[in-house]
Amino acid sequence: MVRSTPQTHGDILAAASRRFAVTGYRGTSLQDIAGEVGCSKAAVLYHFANKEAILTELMAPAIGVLRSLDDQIAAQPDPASAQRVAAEGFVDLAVRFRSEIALLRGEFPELLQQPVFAHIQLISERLIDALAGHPERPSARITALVLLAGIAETCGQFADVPDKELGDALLALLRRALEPAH
Amino acid sequence: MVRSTPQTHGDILAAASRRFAVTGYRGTSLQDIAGEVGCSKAAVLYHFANKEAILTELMAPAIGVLRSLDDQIAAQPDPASAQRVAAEGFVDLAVRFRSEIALLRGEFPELLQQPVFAHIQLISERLIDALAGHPERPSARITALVLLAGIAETCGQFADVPDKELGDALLALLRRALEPAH
DNA sequence: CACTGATCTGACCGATCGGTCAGCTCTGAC
DNA sequence: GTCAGAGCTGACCGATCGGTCAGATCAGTG
Repeated sequence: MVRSTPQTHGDILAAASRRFAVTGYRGTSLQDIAGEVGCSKAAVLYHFANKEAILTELMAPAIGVLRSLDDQIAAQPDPASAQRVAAEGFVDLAVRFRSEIALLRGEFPELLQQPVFAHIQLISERLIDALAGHPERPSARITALVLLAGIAETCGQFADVPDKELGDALLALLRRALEPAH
Repeated sequence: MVRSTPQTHGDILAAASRRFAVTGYRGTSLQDIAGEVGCSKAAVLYHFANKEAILTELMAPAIGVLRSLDDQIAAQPDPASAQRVAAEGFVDLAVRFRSEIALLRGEFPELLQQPVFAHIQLISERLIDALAGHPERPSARITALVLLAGIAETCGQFADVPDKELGDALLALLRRALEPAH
């Protein structure tokens, strides 16, 4: 997949990341990216098969960590520890990859339907169940979904807040807001 | 502004509302709307000056209520009552207009830059301050922003939950999660 | 009847999109 | 010196977008 042209390839990724963060994925054209890199649009498509491939490569690390968090949650023996692992793992994910998450800038619904994010919907449903603690209780599911969406939607805006401070604030919020599982 | 052609005018609004809810504002073309109404694209543009005018008319009631909530918050004598009014008012707004809010489907960032929503950014900043209780405390602002964005982003997904049940769940969440102002 | 104005249509416009393609340039191996 | 291939370009493609426009239709009015 990844061609070995380190310089330009990386430049394109960096430029795309910057542009996506400002104007979103759909709002950024290949011409925009090419302009920021200082090459032609055709050069961008020489290094990447298509526009989606750029997004795929940018999001790959975050998706990998999300997958392993999903496995980790599934391995927990009881709902209470699953809830704790889900909360801590999700906050850690959101803080570490907040710039990558910010790229999606409110385009989750459409982007989730793209092949790259095929399994993400299932994973996030399991994540909500784990966070809710009582998946059968509507208010618990509402709480979990609001917190999950809220963190995903906003974490990218706290680029200037140190990792630890942001993580502590989010974890404290989850501990206060979630209904404890038993 | 509003031409007096009740039938088609209303049909277009209803069709646009349905399509926006499924494919978002940017993801819905004038041709899509015309197709759903059963008229030509030119007919749509006969009843509305442009695409944005359709969105404007759909969102007008919700924006009006948001404006009056802003005034109401500003009139409170102390931070504690401002926080209470903000929480109750915002939950009420989100529940009542959840289908309208759902139309924006994660397009807040782009749409907020359109003239229709010119003042919304200022209003939402004041709303966050009021909800935070301690606007100078970073963790309080993070909490308020996560909750505000989370509710706005998700309330449209609870179309099948009764108003009262959804409102109670959201208000209980806010009471648990927000740091009390003094 | 003639005329008017509201309603609506099909054809069209310029702009922009993601993507393709033939061919240019340069470097390194033989 | 020559050849191959990586890297890149400009021109181009078909599709789609929001929006315009001249004109057809038709109901109401005098």
